[in-house]
Amino acid sequence: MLALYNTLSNRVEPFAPLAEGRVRMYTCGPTVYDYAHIGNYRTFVFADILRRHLRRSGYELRHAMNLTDVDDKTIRNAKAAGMSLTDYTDKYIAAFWEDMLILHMERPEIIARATDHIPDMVNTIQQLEERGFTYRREGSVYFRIEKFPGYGKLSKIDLSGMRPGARVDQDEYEKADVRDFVLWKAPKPDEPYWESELGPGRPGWHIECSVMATKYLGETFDIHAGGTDLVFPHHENEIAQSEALTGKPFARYWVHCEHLLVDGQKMSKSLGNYYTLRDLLGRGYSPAAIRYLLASVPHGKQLNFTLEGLQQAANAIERLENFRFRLAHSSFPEGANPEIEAKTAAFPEALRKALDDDLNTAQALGALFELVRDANTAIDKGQLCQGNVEGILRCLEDWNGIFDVLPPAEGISDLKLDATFQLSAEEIERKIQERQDARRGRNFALADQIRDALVEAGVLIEDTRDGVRWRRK
RNA sequence: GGCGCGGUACCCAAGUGGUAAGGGAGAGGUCUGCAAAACCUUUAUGCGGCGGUUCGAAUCCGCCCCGCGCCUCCA
Repeated sequence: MLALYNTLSNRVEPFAPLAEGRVRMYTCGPTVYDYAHIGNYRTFVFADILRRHLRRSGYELRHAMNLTDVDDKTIRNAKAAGMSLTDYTDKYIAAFWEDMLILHMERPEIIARATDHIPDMVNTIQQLEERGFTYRREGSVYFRIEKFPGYGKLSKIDLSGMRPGARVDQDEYEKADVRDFVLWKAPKPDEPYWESELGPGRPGWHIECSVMATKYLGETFDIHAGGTDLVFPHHENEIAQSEALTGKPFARYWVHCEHLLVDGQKMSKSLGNYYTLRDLLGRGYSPAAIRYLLASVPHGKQLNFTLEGLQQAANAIERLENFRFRLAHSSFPEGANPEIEAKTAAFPEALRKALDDDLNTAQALGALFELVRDANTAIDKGQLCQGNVEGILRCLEDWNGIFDVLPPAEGISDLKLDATFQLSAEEIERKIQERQDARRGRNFALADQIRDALVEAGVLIEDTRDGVRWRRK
């Protein structure tokens, strides 16, 4: 049974959805003011693995994710770029989905764009007003924290020391109490705004998640996920708004992903340790290696991102690819090795157990590599049989259904190549045959020359006991 | 200061009372005309430090040291 660390209780709890067999999950998506960075993608990979594991466990999943396309930064950057807010955010939404595709992220069932839900938000704010949870100042509407007794239950933060009236945010200095937060922001000159029953303005950040989560998932839903920095104030405020209105628990399990650090420090542009996905691809690292590294450290622990770690991830994937290649392209004796059969049969359970334990991806990796080593050892001893191959391949696919870092089993190598340099499989086979003839004639100079030429063309030659095999690098 | 995460080999990392998974790197080996690749083996009497509990502790308790995050821009 799945167990998740719940920020509400600060404990690992057994997970059971509200409705049997169905999970409703909300994750905080990006604010589309720029390209997302790899820290963002760590959190999204975590959510992706969670959703895959839920589905693999047999749950029917309804997963909603928001796109924040109106806030101070999107407005500021759009203005600086001389674009309309919509054109500007469209651009970064498109970039976001490109990145998500590159990183093999599954698309949530529901994508909710904030600016498509303005009337819903206005409506919710009006209801909060009617029930006395808000007040107005200078055209803005604020949520009054002291009206919600449960405030702080998620972050366990004690705000009693904060003084009412302190100036905190230039935009919000009219608040009655610094702990209050804005629901509806009055427009400043040159800012986009919406006409509404609340007057002209735009929504605050927190209200969008409350409104869209409730709209698509119900007043109470199962899982709310996001980065650890959102615990306070974002998620705390979501709870306040939502539960003030409904009187019911908002999300039942709050799961948060710890931050990614770069070289032991928080990423920042001024430190020069700030990476987008594009930066890393530009340096020649593969999307699979990036996804593997982001997935390999369990989400409860900070991940120290280094380029060395990325290289280690790439090497680990290569080991798996080699293993699969070896299975697919060697010949084995008939029959089946019962020991390997037993290990193969036990694997899905080992994988499930690791992931059930608060998504322990490191353990899931360990389980796979143990199987790989056992199988390789059996192959070396000539003890792995044809009857074992399919089962092992199925384990790899099973594992890859979560991690998704291995290319499709066949025909992939053709995809990762520059068409201009690409030799066809037939040409390669012919060259290899020429080299084999040369070797048989002990003309090693010619054989090596052919081999070097192939390497130059990105084709790797391996002389094995079972003959020559090749693959593209 | 409050809340939270963590300190396990050269690097990453699992392990919540029974004698240290796994990956990367290094070293040795198998194979080979030579390479390369691949594969195998190997690498922590030790788990930040000091005490304590226990037959037994990386795991439990106490004290201490160190790193990081959040505390109203933040994944």
